Amino acid sequence: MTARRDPEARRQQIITAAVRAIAEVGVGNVTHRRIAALAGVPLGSTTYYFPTLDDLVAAALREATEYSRAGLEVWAEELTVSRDLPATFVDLARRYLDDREQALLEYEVCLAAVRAPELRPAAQLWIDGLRGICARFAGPERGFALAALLDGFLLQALIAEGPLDMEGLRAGVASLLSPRTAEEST
Amino acid sequence: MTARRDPEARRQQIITAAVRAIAEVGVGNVTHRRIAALAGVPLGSTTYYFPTLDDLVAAALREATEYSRAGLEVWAEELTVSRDLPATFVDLARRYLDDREQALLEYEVCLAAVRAPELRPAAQLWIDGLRGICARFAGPERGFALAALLDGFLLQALIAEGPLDMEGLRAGVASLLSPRTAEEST
Amino acid sequence: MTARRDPEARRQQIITAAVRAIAEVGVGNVTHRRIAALAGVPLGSTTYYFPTLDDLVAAALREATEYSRAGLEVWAEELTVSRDLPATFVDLARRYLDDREQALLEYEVCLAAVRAPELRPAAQLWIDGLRGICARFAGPERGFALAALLDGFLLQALIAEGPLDMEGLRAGVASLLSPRTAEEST
Amino acid sequence: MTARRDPEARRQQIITAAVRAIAEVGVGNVTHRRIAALAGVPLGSTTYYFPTLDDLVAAALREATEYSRAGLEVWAEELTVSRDLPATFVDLARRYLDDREQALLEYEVCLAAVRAPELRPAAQLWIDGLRGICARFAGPERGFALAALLDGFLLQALIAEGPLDMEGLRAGVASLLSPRTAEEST
DNA sequence: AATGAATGAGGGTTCATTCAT
DNA sequence: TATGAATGAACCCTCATTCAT
Repeated sequence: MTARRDPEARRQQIITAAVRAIAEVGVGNVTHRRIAALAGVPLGSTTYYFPTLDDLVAAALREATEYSRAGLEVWAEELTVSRDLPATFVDLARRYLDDREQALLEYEVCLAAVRAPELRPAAQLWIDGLRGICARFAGPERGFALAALLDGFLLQALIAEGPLDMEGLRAGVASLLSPRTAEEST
Repeated sequence: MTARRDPEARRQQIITAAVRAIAEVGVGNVTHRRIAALAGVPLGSTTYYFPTLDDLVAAALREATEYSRAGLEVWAEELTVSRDLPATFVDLARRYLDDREQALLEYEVCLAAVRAPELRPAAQLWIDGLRGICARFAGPERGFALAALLDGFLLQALIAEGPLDMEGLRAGVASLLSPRTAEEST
Repeated sequence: MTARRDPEARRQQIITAAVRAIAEVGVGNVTHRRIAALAGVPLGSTTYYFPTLDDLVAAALREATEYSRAGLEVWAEELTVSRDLPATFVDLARRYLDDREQALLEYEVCLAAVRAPELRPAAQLWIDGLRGICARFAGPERGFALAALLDGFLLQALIAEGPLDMEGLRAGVASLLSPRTAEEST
Repeated sequence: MTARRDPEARRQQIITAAVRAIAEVGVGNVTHRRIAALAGVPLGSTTYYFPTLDDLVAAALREATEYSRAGLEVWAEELTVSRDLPATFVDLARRYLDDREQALLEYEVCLAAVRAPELRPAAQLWIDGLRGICARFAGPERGFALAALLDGFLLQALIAEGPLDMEGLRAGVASLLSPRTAEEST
């Protein structure tokens, strides 16, 4: 049948399915079969385009992370025109969590990166992007902490059962955005 | 051979091995066989004491998380007598990372909890403990953010390749510990 | 704890549980654990009283078959006072099927006996009993066939989905009970 | 090694082996390994072609039953040209028992069908076929009983140790084939 | 170039049986 | 005597991967 006459498209199709599969069941539970079924391609395709399942997973994680990073451009835009930075940060975080699947993937990447060094650049992509933006609005020194604060909040939010403490987040962000007081520089 | 006749000890032995196994290869890659080998017990033991691998993993994660939480008591003590809170926080974080295996486990728990609701209480244990301590030193409002900041930092540290920006962390912590400025309350 | 001080009773208790277990899941699916649980005795008891699972199963099947055979005494009584033998046979068959579990066991025994010669005497118990009764009412020559007819009917009834052809059964029984016609002896 | 490239043949090969395996050790004792070994195919093949062992067993039982049913066509032919129906019936029964393995399978199917409703149609195939033939020669009313008689005889013959009472069978068959007497219709 | 049949290693789990207690 | 802890063989099944087609 040799379905599509477009190798690149099929390759992408498989990656996309892999991303969804990972989001659904986690890195440790994806299989060739699941991905192939999700993508609607023959089983053989998956190994034809990717030598190894690990390779395919890695490609998927890179894809996911790139998508996340791309989302940061919206953050940059909105923050640039914002007149209430803390509120905007909080709002962006909230909306980020709306796509739970995507947010989850971000942490899958991080965890996978711990044991798979070749994934570290991908994992770093999001963090670096976030830091870059934070640094732009909180200054080079505070940017690092602001990024960590947001990252920690997002992770905690993913496993939290009840409502989130958005006010606590806002307060923290505000604090890191405000001009430093005398003591701190000591 | 029917070895040792001490069920409770053997149970604990298996859990301990499971914790180590998870730290080594991750939640998604532990197997009965690996755990049994690590514990030095026959394969059958693992299923004799735990109906299911999932049960065993859950027990192990709970164990790991409890251990982490217990470690927070040291934090409380040191912070109580500290004369430079930010520096002490930074120092505690650094030492926390020294036991990379343990730190890693903490995030395994979090990620696993996302898909396994029965693990959420365990995952929450660490976060709640950390928040409690932070609240004690940063006040109820800032405590939430301080905990998120630390958590985010630790996660990022785990996958970072180069040296850590301890100064950035210190600055952030200091900022959240310092009395708030006028603007922030807006 | 050494529960009962009555080994014989406990032995019987286990056999009874085994009979029920076999009726529930079939000879091929009984386990020590299931029987022990059903009997409410410790796992060890089952192997303490019976060297082997096969031995226990055999004992249970013998028990079941003995029970069936005992039931035939009722047949004898009712048939003796019956004024409509075919109708009584049909009625007895119908009532026999009421205890589906027991009827099923009878065929478990037969099938098991095919491969386990030591069970043949047990399996034969029912058939011989049935034949004896049939011979009493249909004569020595026709008794054999009457027993086969009833046995075949009961087996078919066990797996039939819809209503049973009781009238067909009655006609057959009547035919075998009636004095033979001239032709038949040819 | 990836042997033969003929899926349909291999599928059939596995079913055939399963039939033999069941005949040898019974439904409750067949395993993937045994079937694979008997078929001379790798273990993985069995699960590749049949999602579940139960599925494979069901397929095998259907096959066996279909084979039995096909054998009934010989019965029909021989009976049609017979000048001594009872003797022919007896002869057919005797020859049926010659293939003990096949006869046994028939009862395996019946017993399995009791607990596995999806097997009932298969089990019914043989019974319905037998009834159809019997009805053709004994009339619609007596056919049911004749089929039951034969079925019961065959089952009893399978577990009988000594010689079979062929004369008893003949007498019974003859009786059911003969025109009914006055009494019977009462 | 593309596919699905084929394979075997390995995983989770069950369980008869043994045996220290 | 009686028990439940302990064991390891064997089970069913999944799957990455290979490869004939």
